[in-house]
Amino acid sequence: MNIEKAWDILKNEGFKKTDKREQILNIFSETEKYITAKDILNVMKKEHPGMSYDTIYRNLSTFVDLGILEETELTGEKHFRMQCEADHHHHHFICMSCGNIKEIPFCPMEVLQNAIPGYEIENHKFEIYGNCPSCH
Amino acid sequence: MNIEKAWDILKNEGFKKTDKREQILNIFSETEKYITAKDILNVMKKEHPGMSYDTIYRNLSTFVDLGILEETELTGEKHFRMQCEADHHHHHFICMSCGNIKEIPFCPMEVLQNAIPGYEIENHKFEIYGNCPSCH
DNA sequence: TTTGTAAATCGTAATCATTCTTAATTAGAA
DNA sequence: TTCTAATTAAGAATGATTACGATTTACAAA
Repeated sequence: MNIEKAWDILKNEGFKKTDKREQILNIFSETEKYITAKDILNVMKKEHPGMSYDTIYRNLSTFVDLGILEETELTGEKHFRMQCEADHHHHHFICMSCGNIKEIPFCPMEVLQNAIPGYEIENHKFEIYGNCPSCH
Repeated sequence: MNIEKAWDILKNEGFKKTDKREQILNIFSETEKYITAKDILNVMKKEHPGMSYDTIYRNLSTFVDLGILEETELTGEKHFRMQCEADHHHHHFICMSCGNIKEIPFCPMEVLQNAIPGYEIENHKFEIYGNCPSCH
Protein backbone atom coordinates (compact mmCIF):
# COMPACT_ATOMS: atom_id res chain seq x y z
CA MET A 1 0.00 0.00 0.00
CA ASN A 2 1.34 3.41 -0.95
CA ILE A 3 -0.01 6.88 -0.30
CA GLU A 4 -1.44 7.38 -3.77
CA LYS A 5 -3.43 4.18 -3.55
CA ALA A 6 -4.66 5.16 -0.11
CA TRP A 7 -5.94 8.48 -1.46
CA ASP A 8 -7.64 6.70 -4.35
CA ILE A 9 -9.51 4.55 -1.89
CA LEU A 10 -10.42 7.48 0.32
CA LYS A 11 -11.63 9.58 -2.59
CA ASN A 12 -13.63 6.70 -4.01
CA GLU A 13 -15.39 6.29 -0.70
CA GLY A 14 -16.12 10.00 -0.47
CA PHE A 15 -13.63 10.95 2.23
CA LYS A 16 -12.04 14.34 2.13
CA LYS A 17 -8.38 15.13 1.73
CA THR A 18 -7.21 16.79 4.91
CA ASP A 19 -3.76 17.68 6.13
CA LYS A 20 -4.23 15.51 9.21
CA ARG A 21 -4.93 12.46 7.08
CA GLU A 22 -2.02 13.33 4.88
CA GLN A 23 0.33 13.51 7.81
CA ILE A 24 -0.93 10.27 9.30
CA LEU A 25 -0.44 8.47 6.01
CA ASN A 26 3.03 9.98 5.69
CA ILE A 27 4.00 8.64 9.07
CA PHE A 28 2.89 5.16 8.12
CA SER A 29 4.61 5.29 4.75
CA GLU A 30 7.90 6.00 6.48
CA THR A 31 8.02 2.93 8.69
CA GLU A 32 7.57 -0.79 8.48
CA LYS A 33 6.74 -1.10 12.15
CA TYR A 34 3.48 -1.46 13.97
CA ILE A 35 2.88 1.82 15.80
CA THR A 36 0.29 3.09 18.26
CA ALA A 37 -2.07 6.05 18.34
CA LYS A 38 0.23 7.63 20.89
CA ASP A 39 3.25 7.25 18.60
CA ILE A 40 1.35 9.17 15.97
CA LEU A 41 0.26 11.87 18.38
CA ASN A 42 3.83 12.36 19.54
CA VAL A 43 4.95 13.07 15.99
CA MET A 44 1.97 15.19 15.01
CA LYS A 45 1.77 17.39 18.05
CA LYS A 46 5.06 19.00 17.08
CA GLU A 47 3.38 20.63 14.11
CA HIS A 48 -0.14 20.66 15.48
CA PRO A 49 0.05 21.22 19.23
CA GLY A 50 -3.72 21.09 19.57
CA MET A 51 -3.91 17.69 17.96
CA SER A 52 -6.73 15.59 19.31
CA TYR A 53 -6.64 11.88 20.03
CA ASP A 54 -10.08 11.68 18.59
CA THR A 55 -8.83 12.70 15.17
CA ILE A 56 -6.18 10.02 15.26
CA TYR A 57 -8.39 7.22 16.47
CA ARG A 58 -11.18 8.15 14.10
CA ASN A 59 -8.87 8.14 11.12
CA LEU A 60 -7.06 4.98 12.15
CA SER A 61 -10.41 3.27 12.41
CA THR A 62 -11.46 4.57 9.00
CA PHE A 63 -8.19 3.46 7.45
CA VAL A 64 -8.53 -0.03 8.89
CA ASP A 65 -12.10 -0.29 7.62
CA LEU A 66 -10.96 0.69 4.13
CA GLY A 67 -8.08 -1.77 4.16
CA ILE A 68 -5.43 0.94 4.13
CA LEU A 69 -4.00 -0.06 7.50
CA GLU A 70 -3.79 -3.35 9.29
CA GLU A 71 -4.23 -3.65 13.02
CA THR A 72 -2.94 -5.93 15.72
CA GLU A 73 -3.03 -6.08 19.47
CA LEU A 74 0.38 -5.94 21.17
CA THR A 75 0.66 -5.90 24.95
CA GLY A 76 -2.76 -4.44 25.44
CA GLU A 77 -2.52 -1.65 22.88
CA LYS A 78 -3.71 -1.45 19.35
CA HIS A 79 -0.88 -1.21 16.86
CA PHE A 80 -1.19 -0.25 13.22
CA ARG A 81 0.87 -0.42 10.07
CA MET A 82 0.36 0.14 6.38
CA GLN A 83 -1.48 -2.74 4.79
CA CYS A 84 0.88 -4.90 2.77
CA GLU A 85 0.41 -5.08 -0.96
CA ALA A 86 -2.20 -7.77 -1.29
CA ASP A 87 -0.60 -9.86 -3.98
CA HIS A 88 -0.63 -12.73 -1.54
CA HIS A 89 -2.03 -13.28 1.91
CA HIS A 90 0.67 -13.71 4.54
CA HIS A 91 1.60 -13.25 8.19
CA HIS A 92 4.29 -11.53 10.23
CA PHE A 93 7.16 -12.13 12.54
CA ILE A 94 7.23 -9.18 14.95
CA CYS A 95 10.42 -8.25 16.76
CA MET A 96 9.63 -7.41 20.37
CA SER A 97 12.79 -5.33 20.72
CA CYS A 98 12.87 -3.02 17.71
CA GLY A 99 9.37 -3.51 16.37
CA ASN A 100 10.46 -4.42 12.89
CA ILE A 101 8.44 -7.03 11.08
CA LYS A 102 9.30 -9.80 8.71
CA GLU A 103 6.90 -11.31 6.28
CA ILE A 104 6.11 -15.00 6.70
CA PRO A 105 5.00 -16.21 3.29
CA PHE A 106 2.76 -18.87 4.71
CA CYS A 107 -0.75 -19.12 6.07
CA PRO A 108 -1.70 -22.01 8.33
CA MET A 109 -5.24 -21.89 7.01
CA GLU A 110 -4.03 -23.43 3.77
CA VAL A 111 -3.29 -26.59 5.68
CA LEU A 112 -6.56 -26.45 7.58
CA GLN A 113 -8.99 -26.06 4.71
CA ASN A 114 -11.30 -28.86 5.70
CA ALA A 115 -10.04 -29.69 9.15
CA ILE A 116 -13.09 -28.46 11.05
CA PRO A 117 -16.21 -29.10 8.97
CA GLY A 118 -19.33 -27.37 10.23
CA TYR A 119 -17.35 -24.50 11.68
CA GLU A 120 -17.78 -21.20 9.88
CA ILE A 121 -14.40 -19.52 9.84
CA GLU A 122 -14.60 -15.74 9.73
CA ASN A 123 -11.14 -14.71 10.74
CA HIS A 124 -7.83 -15.95 11.95
CA LYS A 125 -4.72 -14.60 13.58
CA PHE A 126 -1.24 -15.97 13.21
CA GLU A 127 1.71 -14.00 14.51
CA ILE A 128 5.20 -14.93 15.62
CA TYR A 129 7.01 -12.92 18.27
CA GLY A 130 10.66 -12.81 19.23
CA ASN A 131 13.89 -11.07 18.37
CA CYS A 132 15.11 -10.33 14.89
CA PRO A 133 18.73 -11.04 13.86
CA SER A 134 19.86 -7.49 14.74
CA CYS A 135 18.32 -7.64 18.20
CA HIS A 136 19.80 -10.68 19.86
CA MET B 1 -5.75 -28.72 34.13
CA ASN B 2 -7.95 -29.61 37.05
CA ILE B 3 -8.39 -27.96 40.42
CA GLU B 4 -6.23 -30.41 42.34
CA LYS B 5 -3.33 -29.87 39.99
CA ALA B 6 -3.79 -26.11 40.24
CA TRP B 7 -3.58 -26.31 44.04
CA ASP B 8 -0.47 -28.46 43.81
CA ILE B 9 1.19 -25.80 41.72
CA LEU B 10 0.07 -23.00 44.00
CA LYS B 11 1.20 -24.81 47.13
CA ASN B 12 4.54 -25.67 45.55
CA GLU B 13 5.12 -22.03 44.76
CA GLY B 14 4.21 -20.94 48.27
CA PHE B 15 0.80 -19.47 47.57
CA LYS B 16 -1.88 -19.76 50.20
CA LYS B 17 -5.21 -21.49 49.90
CA THR B 18 -7.90 -18.85 50.12
CA ASP B 19 -11.61 -19.06 49.53
CA LYS B 20 -11.36 -16.40 46.82
CA ARG B 21 -8.82 -18.44 44.90
CA GLU B 22 -10.93 -21.53 45.40
CA GLN B 23 -13.97 -19.83 43.98
CA ILE B 24 -12.10 -18.44 41.00
CA LEU B 25 -10.72 -21.88 40.18
CA ASN B 26 -14.18 -23.39 40.57
CA ILE B 27 -15.60 -20.94 38.08
CA PHE B 28 -12.94 -21.85 35.55
CA SER B 29 -13.37 -25.57 36.12
CA GLU B 30 -17.03 -25.28 35.22
CA THR B 31 -16.63 -23.80 31.77
CA GLU B 32 -14.70 -24.35 28.59
CA LYS B 33 -15.06 -20.75 27.51
CA TYR B 34 -12.74 -17.82 27.68
CA ILE B 35 -14.13 -15.46 30.32
CA THR B 36 -13.24 -11.98 31.55
CA ALA B 37 -12.42 -10.49 34.93
CA LYS B 38 -15.85 -8.93 34.93
CA ASP B 39 -17.52 -12.28 34.33
CA ILE B 40 -15.78 -13.55 37.41
CA LEU B 41 -16.71 -10.55 39.48
CA ASN B 42 -20.35 -10.91 38.48
CA VAL B 43 -20.44 -14.45 39.80
CA MET B 44 -18.41 -13.81 42.93
CA LYS B 45 -20.12 -10.65 44.11
CA LYS B 46 -23.25 -12.68 44.81
CA GLU B 47 -21.48 -14.39 47.66
CA HIS B 48 -18.93 -11.70 48.39
CA PRO B 49 -20.53 -8.31 47.73
CA GLY B 50 -17.34 -6.49 48.70
CA MET B 51 -15.27 -8.36 46.17
CA SER B 52 -12.37 -6.28 44.85
CA TYR B 53 -11.23 -6.19 41.25
CA ASP B 54 -7.72 -6.11 42.58
CA THR B 55 -8.14 -9.58 44.01
CA ILE B 56 -9.44 -10.94 40.73
CA TYR B 57 -6.83 -9.36 38.49
CA ARG B 58 -4.01 -10.24 40.86
CA ASN B 59 -5.03 -13.86 40.99
CA LEU B 60 -5.67 -14.13 37.29
CA SER B 61 -2.21 -12.79 36.68
CA THR B 62 -0.71 -15.22 39.18
CA PHE B 63 -2.57 -18.13 37.62
CA VAL B 64 -1.37 -17.21 34.14
CA ASP B 65 2.22 -16.90 35.37
CA LEU B 66 1.99 -20.36 36.91
CA GLY B 67 0.50 -21.92 33.80
CA ILE B 68 -2.85 -22.62 35.44
CA LEU B 69 -4.77 -20.34 33.13
CA GLU B 70 -4.23 -19.30 29.55
CA GLU B 71 -4.97 -15.83 28.32
CA THR B 72 -6.06 -14.26 25.09
CA GLU B 73 -7.20 -10.88 23.89
CA LEU B 74 -10.71 -10.75 22.48
CA THR B 75 -12.24 -7.47 21.33
CA GLY B 76 -10.00 -5.41 23.56
CA GLU B 77 -10.51 -7.37 26.76
CA LYS B 78 -8.37 -10.03 28.34
CA HIS B 79 -10.06 -13.39 28.41
CA PHE B 80 -8.98 -16.40 30.42
CA ARG B 81 -9.63 -20.10 30.54
CA MET B 82 -8.22 -23.12 32.28
CA GLN B 83 -4.97 -24.22 30.71
CA CYS B 84 -5.46 -27.34 28.61
CA GLU B 85 -3.78 -30.52 29.69
CA ALA B 86 -0.37 -30.21 28.13
CA ASP B 87 -0.10 -33.62 26.53
CA HIS B 88 0.24 -31.88 23.22
CA HIS B 89 0.55 -28.30 22.13
CA HIS B 90 -2.42 -27.07 20.16
CA HIS B 91 -4.57 -24.07 19.24
CA HIS B 92 -8.20 -23.04 19.36
CA PHE B 93 -11.15 -22.21 17.26
CA ILE B 94 -13.16 -19.63 19.21
CA CYS B 95 -16.85 -19.13 18.54
CA MET B 96 -17.64 -15.41 18.54
CA SER B 97 -21.30 -16.07 19.29
CA CYS B 98 -21.36 -18.49 22.20
CA GLY B 99 -17.73 -18.35 23.27
CA ASN B 100 -17.20 -22.09 23.09
CA ILE B 101 -13.85 -23.27 21.91
CA LYS B 102 -12.73 -26.18 19.78
CA GLU B 103 -9.29 -27.63 19.88
CA ILE B 104 -7.28 -27.48 16.66
CA PRO B 105 -4.78 -30.33 16.90
CA PHE B 106 -2.24 -28.55 14.75
CA CYS B 107 0.45 -25.95 15.24
CA PRO B 108 1.72 -23.95 12.28
CA MET B 109 5.15 -23.71 13.89
CA GLU B 110 5.75 -27.36 13.05
CA VAL B 111 5.76 -26.41 9.40
CA LEU B 112 7.93 -23.34 10.01
CA GLN B 113 10.76 -24.91 11.94
CA ASN B 114 13.57 -23.47 9.88
CA ALA B 115 11.73 -21.01 7.73
CA ILE B 116 13.25 -17.89 9.28
CA PRO B 117 16.84 -18.61 10.29
CA GLY B 118 18.46 -15.96 12.46
CA TYR B 119 15.15 -15.03 14.02
CA GLU B 120 14.75 -16.00 17.65
CA ILE B 121 11.18 -17.15 18.12
CA GLU B 122 9.88 -16.59 21.63
CA ASN B 123 6.18 -16.91 21.18
CA HIS B 124 3.43 -17.32 18.68
CA LYS B 125 -0.28 -16.87 18.44
CA PHE B 126 -2.63 -18.80 16.22
CA GLU B 127 -6.35 -18.51 16.71
CA ILE B 128 -9.33 -19.05 14.46
CA TYR B 129 -12.53 -17.09 14.95
CA GLY B 130 -16.03 -17.67 13.62
CA ASN B 131 -19.23 -19.49 14.42
CA CYS B 132 -19.47 -23.01 15.70
CA PRO B 133 -21.97 -25.50 14.23
CA SER B 134 -24.63 -24.65 16.83
CA CYS B 135 -24.33 -20.91 16.19
CA HIS B 136 -24.96 -20.48 12.50
C1' DT C 1 -4.02 -23.70 70.99
C1' DT C 2 -2.02 -19.40 70.66
C1' DT C 3 0.83 -16.25 68.38
C1' DG C 4 3.72 -13.97 64.81
C1' DT C 5 4.18 -12.72 60.27
C1' DA C 6 4.08 -12.61 55.52
C1' DA C 7 0.57 -12.99 52.21
C1' DA C 8 -3.87 -11.85 50.70
C1' DT C 9 -7.72 -9.00 50.49
C1' DC C 10 -10.62 -4.75 50.65
C1' DG C 11 -11.97 -0.34 49.24
C1' DT C 12 -10.89 3.07 46.63
C1' DA C 13 -8.22 6.00 43.84
C1' DA C 14 -5.26 6.37 39.93
C1' DT C 15 -3.95 5.29 35.30
C1' DC C 16 -4.18 4.21 30.59
C1' DA C 17 -6.25 3.57 26.15
C1' DT C 18 -10.14 4.59 23.75
C1' DT C 19 -14.67 6.73 22.68
C1' DC C 20 -18.05 10.32 22.96
C1' DT C 21 -20.02 15.10 22.74
C1' DT C 22 -20.62 19.67 21.22
C1' DA C 23 -19.17 23.54 18.96
C1' DA C 24 -16.20 25.41 15.61
C1' DT C 25 -13.68 24.86 11.36
C1' DT C 26 -12.75 23.30 6.70
C1' DA C 27 -12.71 20.79 2.10
C1' DG C 28 -14.72 20.46 -1.94
C1' DA C 29 -18.92 20.76 -4.74
C1' DA C 30 -22.27 23.88 -6.83
C1' DT D 1 -17.88 32.79 -3.47
C1' DT D 2 -21.21 30.26 -0.97
C1' DC D 3 -23.15 26.23 0.97
C1' DT D 4 -23.14 21.93 3.29
C1' DA D 5 -21.57 17.85 4.99
C1' DA D 6 -17.37 16.16 6.66
C1' DT D 7 -13.84 16.92 9.77
C1' DT D 8 -11.60 18.55 13.71
C1' DA D 9 -10.59 20.51 18.58
C1' DA D 10 -11.05 20.31 23.27
C1' DG D 11 -12.02 18.08 26.87
C1' DA D 12 -15.11 15.04 29.38
C1' DA D 13 -16.66 10.29 29.85
C1' DT D 14 -16.01 5.45 29.77
C1' DG D 15 -14.21 0.96 30.61
C1' DA D 16 -10.52 -2.06 31.66
C1' DT D 17 -6.70 -2.59 34.45
C1' DT D 18 -3.34 -1.44 38.09
C1' DA D 19 -1.77 0.66 42.36
C1' DC D 20 -1.92 1.57 47.27
C1' DG D 21 -2.62 2.01 52.27
C1' DA D 22 -5.20 -0.25 55.74
C1' DT D 23 -7.07 -4.40 57.35
C1' DT D 24 -7.69 -9.27 57.55
C1' DT D 25 -6.27 -14.05 57.00
C1' DA D 26 -3.62 -18.46 56.31
C1' DC D 27 -0.55 -21.16 58.24
C1' DA D 28 3.74 -22.41 60.44
C1' DA D 29 6.14 -22.50 64.68
C1' DA D 30 6.09 -22.16 69.55
